[in-house]
Amino acid sequence: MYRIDTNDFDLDYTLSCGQVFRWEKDDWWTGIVRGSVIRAKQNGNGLLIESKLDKNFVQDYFRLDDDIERIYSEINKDKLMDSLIQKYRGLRLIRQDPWECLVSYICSSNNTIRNIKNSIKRMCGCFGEEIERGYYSFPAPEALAQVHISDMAQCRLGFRAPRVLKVASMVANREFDLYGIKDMSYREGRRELMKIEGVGGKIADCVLLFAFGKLESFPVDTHIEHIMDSFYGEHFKNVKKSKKREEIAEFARGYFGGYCGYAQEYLYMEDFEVK
DNA sequence: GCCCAGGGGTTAG
DNA sequence: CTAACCCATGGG
Repeated sequence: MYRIDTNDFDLDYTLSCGQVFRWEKDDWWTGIVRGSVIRAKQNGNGLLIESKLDKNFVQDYFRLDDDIERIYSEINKDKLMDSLIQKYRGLRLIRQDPWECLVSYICSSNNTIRNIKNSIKRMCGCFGEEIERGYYSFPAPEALAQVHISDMAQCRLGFRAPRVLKVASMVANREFDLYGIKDMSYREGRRELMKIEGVGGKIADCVLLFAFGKLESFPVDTHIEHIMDSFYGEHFKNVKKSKKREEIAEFARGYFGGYCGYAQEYLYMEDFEVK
């Protein structure tokens, strides 16, 4: 076990805001990251970690090197964001593994967080490797590429199952260079990700933000559309329904600036908690 | 039985 | 071009 000194970090907000799907809270938080079990607990400014993952990796995973005060001052454009920064201070984005993030968000379409978590857990139990008693790694592309569609039924993914198998084959066969996206701009990466079946603008934005650290990404789902409508609705009142989410994202990028991805997560948390 | 969920693909107008 | 509908599953 080791300890990381933090400031402006809140483990509970960071892990419960809906960006990650494989962490569970008991007395400690327990997650599976990079094929390792990791346990985490916050103690004031101390972040206690029990894991084979080293300190540098964990700091990077929780983005503890982000200059969060500067990010706050950049996105703090009005009373609403000011209050959300106070309320959820310490909520950090997480640097997720691209493959796990991509598959997880393909599973998220028209789904609830609870169902997404359950499906991913089943998928890991069926096709991942047991790394500790009862804990399974996220299945690699090569593993999922060999799975037959009929064996996916037990994961209860519904219409998303064939999309997961298809992208697994594409990544395993190097037909799609997922890891090359980290060297692309936000726009290029978005165009590339949207070539994948089951990945539209919103899911591409989630992968770009949560896995590739493109902080100018602003994913607009039903919750973000709702809260943006209620606070900034006059800016896109007359926009066509089919273009609305894109327009909201463009507005947010201009309004909150290059760190709008952080703003998005605070807005999401608010709509998520109010619900 | 209805509507909705961290949407996206397809079709009909 | 746009809106409407469909997708499979679980819960309110």
